[in-house]
Amino acid sequence: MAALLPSARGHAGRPYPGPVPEPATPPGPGLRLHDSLSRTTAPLDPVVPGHVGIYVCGATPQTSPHIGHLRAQVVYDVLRRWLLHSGYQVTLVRNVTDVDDKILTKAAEAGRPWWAHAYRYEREFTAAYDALRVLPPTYEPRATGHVTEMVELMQRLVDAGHAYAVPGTADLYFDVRSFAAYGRLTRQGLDELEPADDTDPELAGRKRDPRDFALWKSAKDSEPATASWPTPWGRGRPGWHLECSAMATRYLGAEFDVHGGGLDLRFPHHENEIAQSNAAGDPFARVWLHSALLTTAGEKMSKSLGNSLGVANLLQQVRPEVLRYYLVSAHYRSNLEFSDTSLTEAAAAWERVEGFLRRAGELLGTDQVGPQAPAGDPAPAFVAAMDDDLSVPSALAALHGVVRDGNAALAAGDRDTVLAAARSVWTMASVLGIEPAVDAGSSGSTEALDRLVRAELDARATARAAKDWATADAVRGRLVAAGVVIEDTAEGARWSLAESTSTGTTTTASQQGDS
RNA sequence: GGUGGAGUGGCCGAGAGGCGAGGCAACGGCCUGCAAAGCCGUGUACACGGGUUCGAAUCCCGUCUCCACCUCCA
Repeated sequence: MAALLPSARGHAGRPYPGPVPEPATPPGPGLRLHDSLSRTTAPLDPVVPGHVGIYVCGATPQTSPHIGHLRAQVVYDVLRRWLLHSGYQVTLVRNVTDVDDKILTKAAEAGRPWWAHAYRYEREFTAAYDALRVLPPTYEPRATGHVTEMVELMQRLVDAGHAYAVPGTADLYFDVRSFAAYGRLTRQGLDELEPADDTDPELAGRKRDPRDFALWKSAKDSEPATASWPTPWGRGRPGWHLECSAMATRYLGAEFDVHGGGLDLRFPHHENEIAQSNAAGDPFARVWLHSALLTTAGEKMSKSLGNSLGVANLLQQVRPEVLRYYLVSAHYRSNLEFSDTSLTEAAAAWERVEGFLRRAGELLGTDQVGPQAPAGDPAPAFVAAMDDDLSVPSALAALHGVVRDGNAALAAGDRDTVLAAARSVWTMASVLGIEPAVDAGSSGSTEALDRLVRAELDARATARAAKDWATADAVRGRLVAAGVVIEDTAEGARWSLAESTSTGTTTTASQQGDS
């Protein structure tokens, strides 16, 4: 493999920013990941023992995020959480491609500056990530802030004979014929590739080969002057692929552990990243991860579907934990087919977990079971599943097994078993990011609602004590009609608001009534 | 045309040569005044046709269908 690479030019890359602390407990050899490049599943072998550097391709903020975008980020978030749980330090870098053709076009259409357009949607992406509990990246570099690094990389490529400038312009292309390993990731022969769409007469003749891709694009008169930066070859703006190579090495070094992104980015984006970085002498990513796509009606989600599958819209229908449960419920390398039915089923499955945790918390106290409580040990099957290339579906099966045992213990009044099960479930759920949200605290309106419902429940309890079933059921009927779900427990009736999939009611207030 | 991937029970979705992941739904039972929740039980599914094997959903050959990428895309 090394023979395919041009000789290194002594570029040392950059060290990790800041000191790399010793891991508290040396992580075991556990995690095995499937590398898309070698097509093998192998134990993770970090450049810096105990520390994992991850680069994930982030958003190009042209439009609002849809769940497909979120799926990919949730996948890498689960990876990150599992690594953290396993005792690794993790540096996760996710870029924002804040200038590109479409951003310029759409901003012009919308009549606002391109950076305002990009930032507006960047904020939407951030909000969506936050809502889905995707942990903030360690660093979130924007392309426009890293032109210096890009120029450096281009210079190295030009010096090495792998890139050329078109005379009289600032157009810089990567010379694919100069890099023998081109196509290694997607196993495509250069000559088998569909001829690039080079019908643009302006481009004809400029490129040495139709497959040569742009590293840098000359500024055009039709584009805002603010969307160009100076380089030794003239003013212009970066090509998409160049940005990621430059930013990944800037923050993670010339060689780093994991590069992730959506399956649709394999070609040309990741292929080109590899070409640029390797040709420049950087070893680049050790492992390539590709998350499969979310589909609708059997087809890839596209922006033309409108925003019905926009994250903001979906969160009107279902709570974030449920959406995340759904996204995580299929293996990351499997396509996931979106439908309302699937979402409903995910809600039911998640509520099973949530229900157990809630009941356990009510029995033992939320200081014993909850975000502040000591962590439990994940089920061994859960650990094995996660270590096996993040087999979340199997891990969820293990989690549900503990939930079932916990529910049985709950019925049997076996507090020790309930405690152990609940803490284990909480820990496993946290790794997946689907643990129940902590109560946001009661607002005035929920307190008022609680008083009203309790009054009704008291009336029902009185009727039940008198075996006046008709009255008791009438009370319950009224509450149910109002969207209040009643559960009778040994300690009395408890109530919660029904999950709505149409009205946007996602309140989860639940209170123990007495009777 | 090239390169990958997929077709699993009513649904979602794992697995990957023998022992039926898990969830949802359904049915039966327990519990319960009833209901809800929970627990127990019930499923003989792996696109089709051949083949290998004591044994195949899992391996091989062929066929069909679908998807992704080769253009911006998580």
